[in-house]
Amino acid sequence: MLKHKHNHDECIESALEAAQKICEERETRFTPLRRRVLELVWSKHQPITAYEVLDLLSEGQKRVAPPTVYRALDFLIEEGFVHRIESLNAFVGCSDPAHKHQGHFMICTKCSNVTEMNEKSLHDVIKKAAKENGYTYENSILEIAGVCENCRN
Amino acid sequence: MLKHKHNHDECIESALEAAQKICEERETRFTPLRRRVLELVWSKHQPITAYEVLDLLSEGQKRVAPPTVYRALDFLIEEGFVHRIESLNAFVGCSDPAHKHQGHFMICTKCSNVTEMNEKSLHDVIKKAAKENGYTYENSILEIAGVCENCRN
DNA sequence: TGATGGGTTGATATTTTATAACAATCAGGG
DNA sequence: CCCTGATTGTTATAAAATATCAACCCATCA
Repeated sequence: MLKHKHNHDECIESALEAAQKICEERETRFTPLRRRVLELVWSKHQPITAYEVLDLLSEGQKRVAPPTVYRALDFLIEEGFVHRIESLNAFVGCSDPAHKHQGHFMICTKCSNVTEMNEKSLHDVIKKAAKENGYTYENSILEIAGVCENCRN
Repeated sequence: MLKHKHNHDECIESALEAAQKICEERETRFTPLRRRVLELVWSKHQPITAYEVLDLLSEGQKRVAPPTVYRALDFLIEEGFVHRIESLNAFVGCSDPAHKHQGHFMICTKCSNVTEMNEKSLHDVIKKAAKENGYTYENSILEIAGVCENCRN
């Protein structure tokens, strides 16, 4: 699940390429700004806040304003390239952008690393719970806090 | 699951009494302010924001400052009398304050009503998922958005 | 060609949500 | 009564997000 010491540049690059390709298919616009914001979100393997993205984006140029970042993030979330972690007010790159989905996450309370769980069984259980409570399912957020394998050792 | 047209005053009253009793047992201080804030949280069956509580609390007296409300809410959450809904930045009274637990919620996207799910099976599945991903479980938030039975009709 | 219109980005201001820091007050034990 | 720690009051500020309108880009089409 965790890939240690992977080549992170490669990992970013492939996320950007995937996004590019998906946007071409969907005929949505993967503009330079949106591309850059996605790159910055991926620049950490931890969740990143909108204002951290803003600071990075502003380096070496006139400071950009919050809406610039939020609008780009909205687009990326809409397309499913980025997930928002509600409990942290922060954002992470999606590990499986090809299939639009709600993210379910494990968050390490020591190192802040996030693991996205794309497990159908979990998703099914949640949908079932909704149904049993009389609700028509729309979407869900699941954020589990705990200590990851790495940090326990 | 939904109780329509229940006597809401009664419902508030019993929440307050339960809290009172639990605080006595735990020897924590259920002060007038904390009691009043809990009462206000329960005054809606929908999630209420901190600043809505603040406004209600300020009625007919000198306006209170945000920390007053946030501190009271922190206490109530700590004691398990109130849950925070992350996806709404809002708060709801806990339906089962006797047992400290993490809240799992259904949120109606039409009427904003919230249903707390205290289902052990769901909780177990979530814990299991954490374990399978190599995490030591600490706590979790689950917030399912959908349309409730009432609003579908 | 250049007018038009939708989508995107820029810019300014403001709102909403939450916390830091320190002073005043209160409640209970010695 | 005085001390101590917890609680509440007060002022200021930080952090997160959005509203609004102007400028720009660019594809289309009259």
